[in-house]
Amino acid sequence: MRAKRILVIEDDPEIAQLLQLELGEEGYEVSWAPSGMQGLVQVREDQPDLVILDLGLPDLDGGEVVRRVKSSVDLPIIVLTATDMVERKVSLLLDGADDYVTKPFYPQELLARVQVQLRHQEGGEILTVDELVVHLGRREAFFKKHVLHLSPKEFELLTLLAGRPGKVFNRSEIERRLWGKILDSSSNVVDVHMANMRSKLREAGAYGYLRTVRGVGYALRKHGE
Amino acid sequence: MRAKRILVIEDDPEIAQLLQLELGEEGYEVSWAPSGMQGLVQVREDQPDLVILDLGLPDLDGGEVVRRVKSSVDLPIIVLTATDMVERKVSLLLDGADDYVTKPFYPQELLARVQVQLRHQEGGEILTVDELVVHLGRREAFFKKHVLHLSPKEFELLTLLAGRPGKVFNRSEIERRLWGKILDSSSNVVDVHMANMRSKLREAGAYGYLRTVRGVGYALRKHGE
DNA sequence: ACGCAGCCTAAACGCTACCTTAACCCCGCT
DNA sequence: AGCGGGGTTAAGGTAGCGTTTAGGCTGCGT
Repeated sequence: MRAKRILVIEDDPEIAQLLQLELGEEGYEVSWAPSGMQGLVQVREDQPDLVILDLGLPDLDGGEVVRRVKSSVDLPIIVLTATDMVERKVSLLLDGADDYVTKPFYPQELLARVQVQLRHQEGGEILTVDELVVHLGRREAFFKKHVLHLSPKEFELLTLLAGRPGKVFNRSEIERRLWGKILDSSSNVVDVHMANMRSKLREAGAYGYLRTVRGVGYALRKHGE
Repeated sequence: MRAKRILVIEDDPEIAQLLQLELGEEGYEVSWAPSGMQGLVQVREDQPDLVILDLGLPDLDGGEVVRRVKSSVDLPIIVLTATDMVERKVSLLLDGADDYVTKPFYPQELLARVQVQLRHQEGGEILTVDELVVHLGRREAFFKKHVLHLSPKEFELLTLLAGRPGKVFNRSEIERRLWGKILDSSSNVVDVHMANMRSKLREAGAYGYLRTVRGVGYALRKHGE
């Protein structure tokens, strides 16, 4: 999955840098705007997935920023506030902010809140192996924008393998996960589904993903390995 | 629109009553469960739109409740907590809680947070998927200026699917949302309503919107995907 | 109170996509 | 060459879904 982008609107460079570090370590792409006006511009340009907004900006009122962002794009906004005044918080939430954190805050807590907000808009887990994308919520798999029309069993199989790319699953493991029991050893169902899936991947232009490990089982190979 | 239902899981009758009053005045239907176990039962029975959960229940751990609710239904949960310990908060958010409020709290603040959470799942009065428009307020659906004369069940079905375009809903999920319980597995009501809705969509010229996923359920497909 | 219309549901039937089996092939190893 | 393990393919059976019909319920108007 693409890294989530976060825009930090914050006039204090020190806090901005702290956030950039903390969020960066969690794998987010962080951009920074030092003023409200600049923030509004970058909301359009950076196309972030979430905005962290500090109150007490020199140029614009916080509520103003929240309203103007929300009216143009539907983005989660987390507000950082020094004040502990309840009315302020309430009016911000009503303006459209999705959450707030009072300074001083523990980076841990902010991170958790960021995750909650992002979870909201995802609506389902996505597994990615190079150009191969498995969208669990939609029950659809893609290779470079091509939809793979997988059967249920094929989809489950791919989901299993894509959950741990590179790992070799032996037959028993696969059978337990897909059939809930270990099948008769004379059965070659797994092989057949593999073969069918391979041909569908081939049609979409995806080669060499399904690796067979002789005498053991199968794995999903990341390319370039 | 139907009044939103809120389930309060809280062992202190005084606080429960306070919440019932405050929330009731804002037009919410409030139900109350005095223990964790009771709460889990009522989540199924009352079909609330949101849960307010107090920590420190006599029977179950808060995180336990959060996890068990979230694993069965996708509901916003706001946690009331007396502790000010950060780790506790963080772990709750990770368990799946959507927000928390520390006691003592201002009813005003809680109300604002309730509204924020409910706003999330409503997504507005109008749902749109390509040329398909679902007008919740009017209880009418349109396709390119054609009115679709949907029956109540059909309308609810479409509303459910259109709320999360692309997501595949399994039968249990659909049945819980539309009938409040999981129907006998021999029943094919869902299928029938789907079929009827399909033919109405067809009459209006809308093809290929209702995707059926074998062995799983149904989804509303965005065109061009 | 009666009849009507719209809706929900159960049941029956048909159909298709999917799963599985089984036969045959290929390849590498001993 | 023989063998074991996997690949591929085609054919049959079947679970799961689509569709239709009919019966019963509810709410409405007369």
